[in-house]
Amino acid sequence: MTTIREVAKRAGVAPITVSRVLNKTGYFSQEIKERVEAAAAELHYVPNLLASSLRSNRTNTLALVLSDVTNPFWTTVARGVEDVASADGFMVFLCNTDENEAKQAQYLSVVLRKRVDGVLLVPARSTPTDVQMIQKQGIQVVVLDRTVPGAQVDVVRGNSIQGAYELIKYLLDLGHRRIAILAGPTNVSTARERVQGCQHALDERQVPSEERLILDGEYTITSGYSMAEAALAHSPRPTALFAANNFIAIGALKALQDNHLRVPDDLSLVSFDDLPTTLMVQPFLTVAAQPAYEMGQRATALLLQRIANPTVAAYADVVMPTQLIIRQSCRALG
Amino acid sequence: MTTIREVAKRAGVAPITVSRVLNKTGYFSQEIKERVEAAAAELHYVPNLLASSLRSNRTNTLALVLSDVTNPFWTTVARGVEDVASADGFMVFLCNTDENEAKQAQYLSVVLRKRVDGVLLVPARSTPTDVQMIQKQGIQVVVLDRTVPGAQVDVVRGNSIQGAYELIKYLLDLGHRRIAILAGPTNVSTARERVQGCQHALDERQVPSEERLILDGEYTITSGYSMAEAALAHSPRPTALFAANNFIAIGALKALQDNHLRVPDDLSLVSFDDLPTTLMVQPFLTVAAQPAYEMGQRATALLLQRIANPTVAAYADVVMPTQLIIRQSCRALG
DNA sequence: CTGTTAGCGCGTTCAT
DNA sequence: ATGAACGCGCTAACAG
Repeated sequence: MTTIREVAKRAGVAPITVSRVLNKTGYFSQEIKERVEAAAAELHYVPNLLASSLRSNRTNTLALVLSDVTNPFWTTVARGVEDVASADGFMVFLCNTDENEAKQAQYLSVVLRKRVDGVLLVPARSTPTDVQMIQKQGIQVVVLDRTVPGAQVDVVRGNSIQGAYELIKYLLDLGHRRIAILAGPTNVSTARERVQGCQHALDERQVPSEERLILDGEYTITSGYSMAEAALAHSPRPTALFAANNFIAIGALKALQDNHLRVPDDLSLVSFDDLPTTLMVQPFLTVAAQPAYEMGQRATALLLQRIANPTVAAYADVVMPTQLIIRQSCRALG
Repeated sequence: MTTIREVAKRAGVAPITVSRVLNKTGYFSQEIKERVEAAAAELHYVPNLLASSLRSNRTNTLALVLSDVTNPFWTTVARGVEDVASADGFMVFLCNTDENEAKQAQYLSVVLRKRVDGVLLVPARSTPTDVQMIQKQGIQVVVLDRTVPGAQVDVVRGNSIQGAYELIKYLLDLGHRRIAILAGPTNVSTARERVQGCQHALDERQVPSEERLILDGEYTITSGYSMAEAALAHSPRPTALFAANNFIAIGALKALQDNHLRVPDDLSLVSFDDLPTTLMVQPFLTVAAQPAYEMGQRATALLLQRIANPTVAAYADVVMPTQLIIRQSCRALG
């Protein structure tokens, strides 16, 4: 393992000069530049970024802490993050928490010890302590997807209220009134806001509260399945289902299938979050799609900006619009 | 930022003692342990792993270099990698190369400078130079998914020959003889081996060479689309298509749809690699599925083992079996 | 434009 | 069972 000193000796200069040439910092003459580069090449010099980071307090490293890359939404976000980061010379640690607070705490702890320059956090819980803990270490954070009440932090998220509102409005326009809302976990802000968006649309049309069917669950396939079953057991049966995310929609779809109900003939279905359309031959679900890739990009750009200039005053709350994509999973009533 | 020295001072011990207590290395009394832990907690001490790594030459960090996490196969592999790594206290850098040699070289360069302990590499090209370059730096490598002729290295991959053989044999058993093979890029070993597996099955049934239709392309949707179109233009038209990976299958499916041909009624289709069944309401493609998650796990376990014990002699070539999953995309002929 | 000095925060090595 | 000295490889700060 050759060091900067050996390169310096061979080039006949001081180590700091090698550093300046290879990092393109400060001044150096053309002649010295060539000598240093030649020496580095001859010795197959590979700079040790650990030493560099220890000295400079910059690691050029980010951590992406999310629930599960296996969810296509997060996969896409991760790609957006990685693309922007790598374009700026930053590497990304991937951390799957499975919405588990202990796992998240474990990852954050390691990541802080590794002195990453910034953290992209999809918080597993709504308390501000995790965010504050990171900030207390002087490390930048951007929260992704969810709000964290009480935290002073940049947030990049999709517009859950708008997306849900538009989906329900679309169903109402088709003549549906008995719409079952298969919601996510109430301790996650997106789940609360999606219900809120639904309620707003129902309020506008003055659908009475007693006709509204709201089921709380998880953002999972199994939960979607059981919420759908519960909705179907209800009398009178709903004519349409709203799934609060892609996994709930899939679970609901399976439940409907197992009950020999066809979409949209027997029941209409809409969902928040799209499924990866590239993998589908015929996407048919009507959805409110979030710009997952752009969210990853935007959050990372914001984080890199904070890292480059930590004295920026105001915190941003970037709310990105969802897109209503109408396909074939709903039919008009009456 | 409190340092080990400040903790030591507060606990009334030497820095090295703090190190020993917190890392559980060497001996220390119960009393000292308590004093150190109390001091560390009071000062909110966060050890600096950069300094630690610089001294110890261990970063507890891996790099996962693959083409694109957005491909569900790689997403699943990545999850397997991450799970095994994190269970052992290792963090993982995610690197998307898009099969681009320049991007790969760029990532490897950075990753070596960051002194990762090991690299999981899905090589963008079949030459051994990349692998050798990593090894020359004293860094462990495990190659994933593909063989690298000429390199002395551990490999974990799926059994392409077997999977392709079984799919073609299945088609032949259904009475198909004019089977178009939509292959991947010939510079990737899996693509070559999948063709080889096909040929083997065709040889067994003595299908004459002139009846065999083999098209070379990329592992992408667009390539799958155009290869399928080319196959359809062939006369006599094939009765079945073999797609060398999931993306080719999707492209082929779209081409068939655009040509108003139905699967399996008008044409049968089989594919290497499964699509994420959890996201599908009704998976219908007959496939040879690779154990993606297990491949990630296995490769990581192997890498961690090498890191723990670099003197292991023989290199492993772990070939994991594919699974033939028969669904509804093929029909019997005649 | 180039160099000297010093030290980032740890753990290895050796001593007791 | 504990500690002293030293240095891992690099760059910030200051000279000149």
